[in-house]
Amino acid sequence: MTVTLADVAARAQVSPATVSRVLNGNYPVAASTRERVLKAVDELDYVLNGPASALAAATSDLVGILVNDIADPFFGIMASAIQGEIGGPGGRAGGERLAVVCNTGGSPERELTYLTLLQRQRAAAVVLTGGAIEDAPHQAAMDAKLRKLADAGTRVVLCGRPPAPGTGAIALTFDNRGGGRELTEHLIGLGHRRLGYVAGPQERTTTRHRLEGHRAALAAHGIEEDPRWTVHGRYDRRSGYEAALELLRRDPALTAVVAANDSVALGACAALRDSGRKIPDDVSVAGFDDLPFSIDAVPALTTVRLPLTEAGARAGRIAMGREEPPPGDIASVRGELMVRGSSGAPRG
Amino acid sequence: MTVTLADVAARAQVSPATVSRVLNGNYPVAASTRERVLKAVDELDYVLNGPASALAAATSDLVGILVNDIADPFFGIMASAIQGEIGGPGGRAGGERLAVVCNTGGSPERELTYLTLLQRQRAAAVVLTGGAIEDAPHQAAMDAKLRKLADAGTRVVLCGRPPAPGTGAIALTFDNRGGGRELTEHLIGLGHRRLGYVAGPQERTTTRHRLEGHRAALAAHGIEEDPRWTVHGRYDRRSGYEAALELLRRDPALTAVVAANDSVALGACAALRDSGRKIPDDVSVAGFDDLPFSIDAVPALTTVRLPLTEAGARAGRIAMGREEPPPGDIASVRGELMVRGSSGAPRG
DNA sequence: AACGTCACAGCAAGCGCTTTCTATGTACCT
DNA sequence: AGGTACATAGAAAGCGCTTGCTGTGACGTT
Repeated sequence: MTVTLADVAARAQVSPATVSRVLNGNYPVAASTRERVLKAVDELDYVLNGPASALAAATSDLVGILVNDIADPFFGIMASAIQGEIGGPGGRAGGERLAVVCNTGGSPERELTYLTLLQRQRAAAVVLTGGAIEDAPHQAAMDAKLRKLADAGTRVVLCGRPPAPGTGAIALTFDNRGGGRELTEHLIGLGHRRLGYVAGPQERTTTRHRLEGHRAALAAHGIEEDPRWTVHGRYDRRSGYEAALELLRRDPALTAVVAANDSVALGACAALRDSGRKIPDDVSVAGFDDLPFSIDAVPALTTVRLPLTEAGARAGRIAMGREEPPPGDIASVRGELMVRGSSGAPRG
Repeated sequence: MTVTLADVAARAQVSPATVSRVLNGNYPVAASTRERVLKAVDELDYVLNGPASALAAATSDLVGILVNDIADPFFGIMASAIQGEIGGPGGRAGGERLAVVCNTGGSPERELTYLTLLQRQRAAAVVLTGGAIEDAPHQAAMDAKLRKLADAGTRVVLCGRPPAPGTGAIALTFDNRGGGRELTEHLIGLGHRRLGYVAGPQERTTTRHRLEGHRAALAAHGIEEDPRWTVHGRYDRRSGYEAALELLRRDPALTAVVAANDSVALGACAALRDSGRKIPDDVSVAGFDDLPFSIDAVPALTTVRLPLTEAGARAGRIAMGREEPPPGDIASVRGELMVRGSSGAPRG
């Protein structure tokens, strides 16, 4: 039924071993033989059996990319950059690797199960992107899994995710704390003293770090924070809309709203507009990430640009062993404050 | 080194066959035996060898999702919906399948190579999303590949992609033509007579269909189209910005700009603003897709909503064999016109 | 009491490939 | 010429799992 290596071998009048060597190309094969084999492959329309090959060679060409939410461009952009370096088919990398992105949806179980699935497939490398979940048991389970993967020879890279010490994983971490602080300091510098914060989901490291940066800025400037000024929600527009409304309800005198990310910020903008406030005249708004659409908001969003593409590409290269891991296997990637129209001095 | 089935068998004092059957669970195994095996699996921390299993069983649990650009939310949203139904780990589906998304970047070669890679892995199903490339040789190659996949037992589903007759693929197609026509008719109804069109890449079916719809509307209303009114570009914001500028240069009297999709429309909006035009007072703008950010544009974007999530979910279910394919294996999915602030009557 | 029937469990033969080791020319030295 | 070295090709032993077929007791039947 299906064409096998042996069929090709028969047709080319060589042994299966030779065909295998031609296909893998790391063993001397005479040019004439190679050609004959290639011709047979072509004529028979032969397709290598991946599982069989992976089994025999004890390695596979699968590279997994775990993302929290594939519908979010934040992850889409990173995944795209990573995949671009993995080579995938057509990439500049020589070996053809199947870079696959797995969508965990932010669920701890799925995260773990995907890792197991990749472990099963004997993946060549795994890249985990975005914030981690802060739950001790889950984190322990993840670390154990990562360690096992690393031990089994799978290269593990964390991109935009906090380091996982002792697991053998290489981390490219975003400086969310620093970015958050810089952003809020910008607002404070403009004169704001009553700042609302629309945070992401409680249990995410990203959420906590950005919030900590924000609070550090407040503290550094002697601003006492009112607990009512923080609302947690999801990392999406809808959540930002609702949270901003809630913030306004709690303290109508806020002059600035800092959001956990750009999508949330856009939702907040909509809420402010719908409640009759002008941006930035009445209320300033700031986001985080600087996704492509942020510049198109009206007014354009003040935010912190994260080099998603660069970081992703680097993570991809490291995963492929084409770039040296950073010293200590940990690197911190900084964001850049982008001051735009959505932030201004408070009225008065 | 690594734990194998045999190790588990030894530990549980049963034969490897029994362990396999416990793990696959479709063969009677006494409860006590099963428990013993499961215990051994747990104690040994055994992980099934995917390739070996796939080889022996001649099937795998891999499901491929091909997208043109993973950084584009259009694809991210669909991929997310598809993956949600595939089950992936934790999905409601019983069997755990590894749903992986492959980013072709719109390149014909990568598209084909990914398909080969998936064929190699003996994928259980493949879902191709978004517009196809209109190049006869490539299309022939794709069709041949799809047919081969289908013949090998891989279920092939097209989501938001034109049918591929004779390949055995099941198609859920977006009615781009109808949507494009409806959109332009709306603009014409408002009184516009000079409409620019920022099209996508020439060779995409999506591009052509939307443009055809647009032209059909013009023709139906006796508007003769000026060839200068159409500019082709990529499906991104930047391209929309440049194309809109070009359109204005060619005909400063345009009263409306229709874009190939929402990102392009946003870019066009920026260009219009930057050139001192008010939307919709001076120029109306319309997009396509209704991605989440479109409602946040100021003014909110008039566009055609495509049910990406619903279509993706359906495609996913069909791929998993959990939903009947549509009659004739082809279904057309309609878009819905969303009239919002970016379109209005031309200045009279 | 003898004999089908079942419910389980094990045997063993692969699945299609990779790779080590070995065999065979051929070329090159001295 | 004899011998060593090198370049190639083949034989064969698995890689770790699945599954058809074959036992083997326990049970129910007549």
